[in-house]
Amino acid sequence: MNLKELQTFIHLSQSLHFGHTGDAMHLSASAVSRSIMRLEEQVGVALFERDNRRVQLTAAGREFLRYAEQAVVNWQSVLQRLHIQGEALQGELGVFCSVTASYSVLSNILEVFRQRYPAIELKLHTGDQADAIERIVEGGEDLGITAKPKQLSSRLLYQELTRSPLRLLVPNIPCAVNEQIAAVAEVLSPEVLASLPFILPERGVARTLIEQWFRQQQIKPSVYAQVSGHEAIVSTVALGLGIGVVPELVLATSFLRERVRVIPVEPALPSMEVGMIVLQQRLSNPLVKAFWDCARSSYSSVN
Amino acid sequence: MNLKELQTFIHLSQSLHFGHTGDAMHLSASAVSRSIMRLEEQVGVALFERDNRRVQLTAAGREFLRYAEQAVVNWQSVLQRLHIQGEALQGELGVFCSVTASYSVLSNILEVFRQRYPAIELKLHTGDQADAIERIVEGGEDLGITAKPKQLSSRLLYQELTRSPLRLLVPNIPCAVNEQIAAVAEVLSPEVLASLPFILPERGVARTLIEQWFRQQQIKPSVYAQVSGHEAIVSTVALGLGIGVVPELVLATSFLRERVRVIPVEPALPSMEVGMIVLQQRLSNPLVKAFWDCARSSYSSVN
DNA sequence: TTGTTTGTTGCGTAAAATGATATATAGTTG
DNA sequence: CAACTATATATCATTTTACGCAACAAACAA
Repeated sequence: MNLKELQTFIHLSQSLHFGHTGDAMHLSASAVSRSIMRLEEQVGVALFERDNRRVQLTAAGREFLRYAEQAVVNWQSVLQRLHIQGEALQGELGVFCSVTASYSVLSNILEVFRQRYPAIELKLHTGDQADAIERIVEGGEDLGITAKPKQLSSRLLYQELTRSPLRLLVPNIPCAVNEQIAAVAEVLSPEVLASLPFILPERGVARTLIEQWFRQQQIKPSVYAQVSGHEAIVSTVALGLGIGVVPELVLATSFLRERVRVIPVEPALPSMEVGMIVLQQRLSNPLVKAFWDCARSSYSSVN
Repeated sequence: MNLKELQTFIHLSQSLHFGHTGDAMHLSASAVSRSIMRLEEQVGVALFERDNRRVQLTAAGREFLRYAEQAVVNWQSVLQRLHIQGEALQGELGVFCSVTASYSVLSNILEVFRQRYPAIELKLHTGDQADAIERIVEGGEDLGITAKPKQLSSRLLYQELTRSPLRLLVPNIPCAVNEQIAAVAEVLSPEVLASLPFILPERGVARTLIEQWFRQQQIKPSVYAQVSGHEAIVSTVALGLGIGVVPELVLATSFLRERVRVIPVEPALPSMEVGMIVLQQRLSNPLVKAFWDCARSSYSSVN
């Protein structure tokens, strides 16, 4: 029995949906399935009744849920007590976060961090990805959450948190662009792409990745517009002005996600790696270390 | 965080000795060390102060100990509740156990089993290993705990629980045998062995293993006596009548272990695999299944 | 029927845990 | 003070476990 399994179980008992729980726990659906099966074998009784259509707690599952919730609370509370005993961490922490990452990644981290270190005041600054490194090395920021840069100074430490595949967006309304697309097959080939008006990020890692991909397909896109910020790309595409590329996690939280469509391309677009960056020496600061560990644990196994 | 780590921590906090805790948890000392280091990293504070000589709980460790003990109790109690909900298992269970295995293996299992299923009455029969299979297939026994047989009917299921290396014993008193040994090097070669009077088990798996080993070394031992039961071998050796071979776990619990010495041999003697045997169809009986699972969990990770 | 959703299974791979052995160091003994 | 013992930890190779992907199966929907 371990904590992650319990948390997975708790989430599933609320969502009653293996896929959703998998997303929330950064696991695949099959991993969730096996995690629950492990638990059931360990306790020796079925916790869920499930067929391919319905997921439901058994009586034993409800009993076990009470236990699991208590167990998680107990663990968190002992962590808090141990940390308080050492020293109630307090102070100020400057975190730079690209707008892109702030929605999903940062909120995930903060949920745990705020609870564990309520006395640490977070000074959050959002801005363009492309500025992140500079702000950390020269500006006063302690940590950065942003896409993985191509090259990394040896004084900087990078820790991947998650990946988000780039997605090709087209407008969801009748417009010139859509007519062009409708005329061809479902999966767009590089040749077709080259003929469509592209909306690209002005600069930053996403821009670099896209250009790389274009070069590999040996196409020269016709750039209709270069905009700053991923959200702006979504809105420009939604207006029907062209097609664009953004990381999936931007799309997932965008208000306009119903106004655009994702089109598969062959070969697939690369993924953006999102993680934390810190000046190595800064990790000696306990506040910085606390955030670092906390963020890492939110995205890998252990709590 | 997982249960086995907590149990290891709890044991270490009492024993204050990595090696002993390792033995108790069926782990190596280094595994215990790393288990504790993992825990410490997860909670973020040192739980033990230790150098190569002293192991001591820190203040945080004492706090964590309270948590850990409660967590284990909670887990066991939820298991009990879940099982009770299903049905309070009760009835009679016939277990055949070789004398050899009864000391360490069976007592390990029973410690957990008696607590979890207090209403199951255990009819325990001990006897010679060599009889185990027959007693299970034809006699009324439900389960057997004994050395792994060379061949296994397909209707039988075997589950290994632990291994115990065979040890070469010599008397610990001045006697003819000892004089012969003292004359040669510390590690006995096959040639020297062939000249010494051997005390062997009459039959059973240990006998087979020893004979196999002799054949591989191409020596023909001079058999001084064939006795029934491993404990009898220890006592015969202790009397100075010859040298013998028994599994280590027999030695560990023998009253005469101070009266004999273990001598290393080259190449090393094989290990006896000790496990459970059951008729496959009998596992449908919930009592039998309960014992089976319980025993398996006592010897592998999860509780 | 055909298509979609969704839990499970098989399989190859990646990560984690383990044991054996080596190493370092503190205490003990002669 | 040197030799020796005891013991926690580091290193390395191996084994075990967990995971994601893709294929599958079953249940519903159109």
